[in-house]
Amino acid sequence: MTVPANPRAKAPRPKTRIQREKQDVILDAALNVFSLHGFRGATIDQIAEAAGMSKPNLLYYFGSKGEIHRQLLTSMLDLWLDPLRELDSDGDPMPEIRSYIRRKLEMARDFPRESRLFANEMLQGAPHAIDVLEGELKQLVGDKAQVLESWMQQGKIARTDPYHLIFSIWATTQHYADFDVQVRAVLGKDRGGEGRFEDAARYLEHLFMDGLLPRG
Amino acid sequence: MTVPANPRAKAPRPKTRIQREKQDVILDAALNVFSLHGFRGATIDQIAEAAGMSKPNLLYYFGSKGEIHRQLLTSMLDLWLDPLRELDSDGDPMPEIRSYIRRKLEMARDFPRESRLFANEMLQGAPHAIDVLEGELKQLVGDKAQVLESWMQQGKIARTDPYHLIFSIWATTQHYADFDVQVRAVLGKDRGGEGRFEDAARYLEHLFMDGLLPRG
DNA sequence: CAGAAATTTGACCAGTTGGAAAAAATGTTA
DNA sequence: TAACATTTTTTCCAACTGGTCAAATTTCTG
Repeated sequence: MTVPANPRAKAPRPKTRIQREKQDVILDAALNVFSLHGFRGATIDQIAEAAGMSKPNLLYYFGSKGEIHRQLLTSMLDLWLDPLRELDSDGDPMPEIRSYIRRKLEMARDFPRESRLFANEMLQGAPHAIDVLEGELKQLVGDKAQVLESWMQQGKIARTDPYHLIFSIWATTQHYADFDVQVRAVLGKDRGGEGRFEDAARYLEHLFMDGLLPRG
Repeated sequence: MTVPANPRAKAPRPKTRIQREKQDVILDAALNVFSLHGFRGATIDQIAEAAGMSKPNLLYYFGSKGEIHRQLLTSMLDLWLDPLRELDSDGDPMPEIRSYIRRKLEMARDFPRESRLFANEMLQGAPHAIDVLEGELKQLVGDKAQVLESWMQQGKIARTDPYHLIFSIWATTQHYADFDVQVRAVLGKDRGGEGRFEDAARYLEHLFMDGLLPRG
């Protein structure tokens, strides 16, 4: 019984150059399609065409549509949580929060497709990511909420709900990726250009910082 | 040549009782399915089953899948803009903004499916709603942004970017509908119950009001 | 370069999809 | 209740879907 040619078979034969290259191309193409149409709305043919190859050829590298989606989703979830992980309990509270917001907004600017992939998954009830949400994510947010709370107790930031604070940072920053069409349409030609992210950064800093300055 | 039975045919024969009832049932079922799977991900069979009828029977009331979606989207867009329309330039600035936020949050709570339908449309680049975005919506937001700006000039609210202020209200409130799974997962059993909307209301009021109090 | 391994292609398949057509059943009204 | 209009069901179809398979081609390695 010879080892099957399919690179995803058991015996983990080292990947060839072509395998690495093509898999990257496929994942990139799939990210385009999935982020735009969601899992069910995306077709293998679409992804294959975007990747510049035939459908059977694509399926030579990834055994199924679900497999591509899974890989995309897990690597994205990891990337997505990085900014929050970096929130440092030993740092200065206000600058820490400020740069968390900045990092999240940069993610929305630099990885809009990943943001939309995530949003699609959420809209569908997170069928593939619910375990991560209830496990890793819940844990991480719980930890950081405690950090925020300790800052509040020390009077370093205003007293507020740490969970909803995190939600509102997520919501406001990801909005610029997920609802990009709307943002552009409303701002129009004049203000909808690349400068919109800097405007958003300025605005959000103002919004959160003034709301969080310790009072009294 | 007799008038065709199909209720969508030209000669606008008055709708029967059954037509009104069934169309409502279909639209409700379609809202469930479209909001969960997006346009491409939804199937007529799914909608028909959710509506408790056969596919050809459903197609007797709506000529095509796209027709249902169009109708759903237009009536939703109208509902969706209502709260902003009500923002009254003659009212007291702070209470006006406060109740705008409250109304938007109530919409997220009471019409989560509509919110998700809208979000799906945005994620896909608004293929069916782009005209509304660039027309009615842009106009409306432009008007209200001017109202906000006049309030700023009168020193009634803090100086900030009125467009991004509106965006951030949209983002934070709709988040509780669109990312509901995530919100629940993170808050857990104890805090993820029905009370989460009141918590959110309190938090958002705090966030925006303190950020908007006139300084000086 | 020869042979082996890896890659690509074309033909194919069974299940699903949106939708059409006509017959059958049901409802409405004179 | 008979005639008519409306509604529902049954049957069907062509296009599309995710995926398989063997053959042909290309790339790698000794």
